[in-house]
Amino acid sequence: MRPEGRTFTETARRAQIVAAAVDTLAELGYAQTSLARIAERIGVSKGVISYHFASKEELLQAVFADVLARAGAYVRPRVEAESTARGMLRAMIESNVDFMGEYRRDMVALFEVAVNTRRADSSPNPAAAEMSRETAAVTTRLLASGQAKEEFRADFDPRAMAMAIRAAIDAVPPALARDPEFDARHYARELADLFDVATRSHG
Amino acid sequence: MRPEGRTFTETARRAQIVAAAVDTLAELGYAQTSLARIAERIGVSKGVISYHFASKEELLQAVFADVLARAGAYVRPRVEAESTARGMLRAMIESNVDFMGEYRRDMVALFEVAVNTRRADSSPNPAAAEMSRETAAVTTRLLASGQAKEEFRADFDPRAMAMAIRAAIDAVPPALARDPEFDARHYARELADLFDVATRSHG
Amino acid sequence: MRPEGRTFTETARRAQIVAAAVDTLAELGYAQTSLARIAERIGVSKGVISYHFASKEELLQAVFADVLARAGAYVRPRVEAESTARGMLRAMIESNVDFMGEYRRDMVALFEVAVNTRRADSSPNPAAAEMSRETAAVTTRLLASGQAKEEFRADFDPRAMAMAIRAAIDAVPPALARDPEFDARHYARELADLFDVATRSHG
Amino acid sequence: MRPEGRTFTETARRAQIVAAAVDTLAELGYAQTSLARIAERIGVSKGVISYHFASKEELLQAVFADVLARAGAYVRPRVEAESTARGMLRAMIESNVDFMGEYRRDMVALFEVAVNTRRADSSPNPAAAEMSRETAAVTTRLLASGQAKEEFRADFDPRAMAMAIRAAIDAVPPALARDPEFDARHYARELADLFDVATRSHG
DNA sequence: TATGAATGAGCGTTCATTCAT
DNA sequence: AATGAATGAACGCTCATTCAT
Repeated sequence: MRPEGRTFTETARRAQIVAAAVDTLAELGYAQTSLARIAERIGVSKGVISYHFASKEELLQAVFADVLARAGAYVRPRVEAESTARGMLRAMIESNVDFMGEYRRDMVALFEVAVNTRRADSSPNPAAAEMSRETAAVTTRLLASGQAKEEFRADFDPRAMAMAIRAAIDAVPPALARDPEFDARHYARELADLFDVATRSHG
Repeated sequence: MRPEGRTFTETARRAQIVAAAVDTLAELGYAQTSLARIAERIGVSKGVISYHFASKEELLQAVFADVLARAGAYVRPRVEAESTARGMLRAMIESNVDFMGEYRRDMVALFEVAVNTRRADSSPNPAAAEMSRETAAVTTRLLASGQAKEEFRADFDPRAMAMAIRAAIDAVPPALARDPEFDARHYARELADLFDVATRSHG
Repeated sequence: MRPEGRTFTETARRAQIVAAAVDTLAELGYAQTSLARIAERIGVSKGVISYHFASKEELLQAVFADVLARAGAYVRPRVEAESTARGMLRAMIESNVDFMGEYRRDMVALFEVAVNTRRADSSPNPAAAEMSRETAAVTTRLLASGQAKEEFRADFDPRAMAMAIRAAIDAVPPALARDPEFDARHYARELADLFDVATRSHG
Repeated sequence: MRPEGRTFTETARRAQIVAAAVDTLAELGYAQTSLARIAERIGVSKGVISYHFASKEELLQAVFADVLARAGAYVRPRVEAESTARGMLRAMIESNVDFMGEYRRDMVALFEVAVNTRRADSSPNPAAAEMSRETAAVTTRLLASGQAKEEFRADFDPRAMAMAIRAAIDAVPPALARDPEFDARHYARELADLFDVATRSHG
């Protein structure tokens, strides 16, 4: 489980630093998240972070990958338990939103990193773009296969539909940030219904 | 047209600075957008910006307000030209996305400001939250009135539907940032169809 | 009365600027006194000050000279009305402190300028040093003449005594700044008594 | 000796920075004393100062406290060695002025800080006001106790007398700044005599 | 006379990073 | 494996001064 070449202590420290970074990003936002602030939260010196991560960017990529992995671990089995495209679509929407409702700060942190990190040449963060592309592709494939099986109506563009679905899901972290009372479960059900109506075959 | 108490030169400079800020935000992102970088783009000293704007925050709010006003001026007449709720919903979706397609960098800049500016206490930017709330409220009202007129089916929550619609629209700026080839007009039509199917009365 | 080569308007403007500088120095202290702040108080642009005073330093010297001149005009006739050295010493002490009590903000401003302005080479402000030397010299002469006339005891150093007297007087502005309730008149009488006892001939 | 939680290096660096700040204040005055100038004197980057002191204000307070502590350590034992009020008054005056003569630049620096630092609301520096109040109170008590013991004449106000004494002492740093030849020891003796005459019982 | 506009230097502060110990 | 110390660049901002109008 533990990456090759890393001692147990090292792995634990990295995880602790990533967790502190997540908390800091969620609470203060990207612009206020400095290595000093993260180190302070753990109670160690800044040097510790530099020791375990070659750069701030590497740490933020680790945050990104960590949250993403946990989201995937939550969502994937729930989707794979379904047999129909319709069921899978519903499971994907609901489990995604449910994860966001449960791991709110992780999602806010993911969002901050995704939006703000750029490459040296200022082009958008490739990891974030890659994630967007990847999740869009998975959703697009699911929709296209549902069309092929005639579970879904044929007259929508699966890529546009996938993008709308992802967007509706990704609206949850900012909604939670804005309104702590936001009812993620209710929104999850409504969204699943909405896209069920929007995609299913006529008749 | 020009705000009272401002000279012609001042108005022009402010507009030039706001435009340069928009370009910088769109190209480099919020975190890399400094007064020095904006001034450099115009070819003036950074003191000029401080002379015209009391603080960086004031400039960013001006960027925000400026883009928002232009978006509203684009969208509003197109929505008001429609007589049915169904037509208005389609007009709102299409004109929003069309504006984003045409004024891509402005939207990217708006997005950067909205996501990144916080109050001193790190709570989210009130202007951005206010804008979200406002646009959500307008859309919710449109949907509810369509339900009342039985143009739309009664069994969806207008607030959740409104949030999904806004999210699908707001996904355009990052999509444009990610992929310069993104076809906004096509997406606009698909989105209008999608939510038409998702909202209209049965039968 | 009006300096040669200056129009009436010019003289009035200069006086107005000096007065605003005095107020600003008294209220905010030297470090917070900028040309912008002074101009704002009058309701004119900064340029006006630059137009009437070649530099900030020139303005501050004008403040210095202005307050000094008024203090002299207050003190001198009161001292000259006395015929004995003892009476003159008492009159000098009392009238100085009384002036400070009455024109409190002017004295605070004078003090701020005296302490803070330096020449380009960072040596102390020559005008302030000159004023110190001048007032010390006047007081020293008064004491020495009193000793010559045997009104005062012979066994004190008139220069040290003069310095102590000036210091006790100059302590009033900061006392007023510190404690608005400070009773300058009472202090004036006590001081006059004190130095009367300290200087007068035995027997 | 060294404050808990501070390494040897840290303590040494802080002391070095405080010393450099004292020198800069003494030579250039408050307004020209910047962190850059202080750092330059030591030959380090200004980041070093920020590393050891959270703010410029904290550094100036440290300067203030440091000089004050040394002055107290010099004066206190000399006063406490005396048994009569008259002896204590003389010891207080002489030891204060002697300290100032010996640690001239420290006193000038103390003076610059005391006069110039203000709170955010522009009200006078509380530490300096507190020091003034404290030293005035100590002197007032000494005078009152001398009156009670009938060593001193009863017909002067101890608070006014204390203020005059403090003022005569505090005139030394500017006198030294103005005139490097100023003979502090001579002034100390004269001052002690002066106030001995001014305070002692008749007959 | 006065203004609005701009400059350029300097300020205190924050930060990611480096490195000897 | 971690720390304390330091660097140097960048930041937003303030300021005295200059100057065309």
